[in-house]
Amino acid sequence: MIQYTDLSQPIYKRLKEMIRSGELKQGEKIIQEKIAEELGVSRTPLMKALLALENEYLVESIPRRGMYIRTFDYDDIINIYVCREALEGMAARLLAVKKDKSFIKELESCFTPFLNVKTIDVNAYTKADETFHSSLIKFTENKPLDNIYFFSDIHDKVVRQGLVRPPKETLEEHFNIINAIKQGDADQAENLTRYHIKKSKELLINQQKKSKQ
Amino acid sequence: MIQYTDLSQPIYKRLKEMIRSGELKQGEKIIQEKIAEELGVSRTPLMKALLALENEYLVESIPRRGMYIRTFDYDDIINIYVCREALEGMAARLLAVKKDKSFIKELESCFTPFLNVKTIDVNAYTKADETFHSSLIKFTENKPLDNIYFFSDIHDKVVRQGLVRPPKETLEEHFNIINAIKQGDADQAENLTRYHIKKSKELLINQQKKSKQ
DNA sequence: TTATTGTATTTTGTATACAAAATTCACAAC
DNA sequence: GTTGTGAATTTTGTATACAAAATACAATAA
Repeated sequence: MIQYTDLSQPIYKRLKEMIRSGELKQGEKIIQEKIAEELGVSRTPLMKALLALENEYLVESIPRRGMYIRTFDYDDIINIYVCREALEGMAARLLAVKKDKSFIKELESCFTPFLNVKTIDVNAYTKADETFHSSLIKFTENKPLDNIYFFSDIHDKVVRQGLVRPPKETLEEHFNIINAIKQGDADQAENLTRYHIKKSKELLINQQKKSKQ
Repeated sequence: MIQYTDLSQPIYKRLKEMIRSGELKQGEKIIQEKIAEELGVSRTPLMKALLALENEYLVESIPRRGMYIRTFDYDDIINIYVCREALEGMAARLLAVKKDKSFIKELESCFTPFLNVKTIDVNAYTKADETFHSSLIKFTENKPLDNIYFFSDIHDKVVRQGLVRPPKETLEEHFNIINAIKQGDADQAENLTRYHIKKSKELLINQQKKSKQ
């Protein structure tokens, strides 16, 4: 019984989830036969999925030695955030200069549910935040940008494991970005977005310092 | 006789060269068995190489239908340049704030051979230009940045096919960028780099317009 | 002619077999 | 105790076989 036209796709998704959740630990060696058996598939489609993950920088392959879940260290976190800063900043700029601003409604709708609310549900807010940032990229309609952003995005998720700055702090920042885009102020949109991401980067850096002590 | 520990690597390089040179045409369907036979390998390592190319956005895979060499249209060119603008701009900024500026010599050495020369060899200059831009990224020592830049870089090469702005115009721009980095002026370094790429983008846009007429 | 259906061929996706390399581990030499 | 050697085992990389899907094409009906 055939369920999928391409098995490697669900395998890819499953593995990614396993990496993101920590079910597959950073640095862990992937023994193909073992994982293949666990997932009930052969090594061929598994290899396809692993290749995709390797190209996303989530898996490291050493020829003739094996494939390993990548480990992200302190520098990697900073480096990834620098990329996000450049890419999201550019995305905000592109949206600011767009004539058709119909996407604004959708951006705003991410955060309007949290306005005038006494205690914000952090889980829901985290989700909204993810949606907002990926929408920012999506609405540029720049395929290559979407592609390479996505690339840094998953790394962030692996490292961050849900860690976010307090909504109290970021809610206003988000609306400031949206407003700059709405008003067509490209420089302001880019700068605010960069600042926003820089702040998140700093949170991670501080967190890292704490855990090292 | 085993020559490589991983056949897919030379296959990958060969295919990439074939795409860059136009030996494999844009939009062309890749019949795995045929290419595998041509290269004297089986479909397994070929598939690995194709997967890598797919993840680099050079090959498009439609499940159960086949893999095709991607076509890049007018919008793609612009979009790719927008990404380069963001990434290289950020790279220049990072280099400007670096304490250790020992890399400057290497950046300068790309273009010093063309100073005070009557007629510049365009081929040599194109090579120097490629070296300069990839060095800019390399010296940031930001692995993820390197990775995603590389991603846009190959697309550029496929589309551009060696087309460059006249050295007369860009030589000075290059040195201006280097000087801004040397002086530690991050904003200036980023802005000049962005301007430089924006100009190259415009050349491609104009070229495209001409060829459409 | 143009559609349409059924069949043959091609091509993809997956599993599996097998050789070569890497790893493990026991045991000897120092 | 450490180091080195060499089988036994594991694991990877490649080729290949085969089923399922897609495609091409011929034969038939309208």
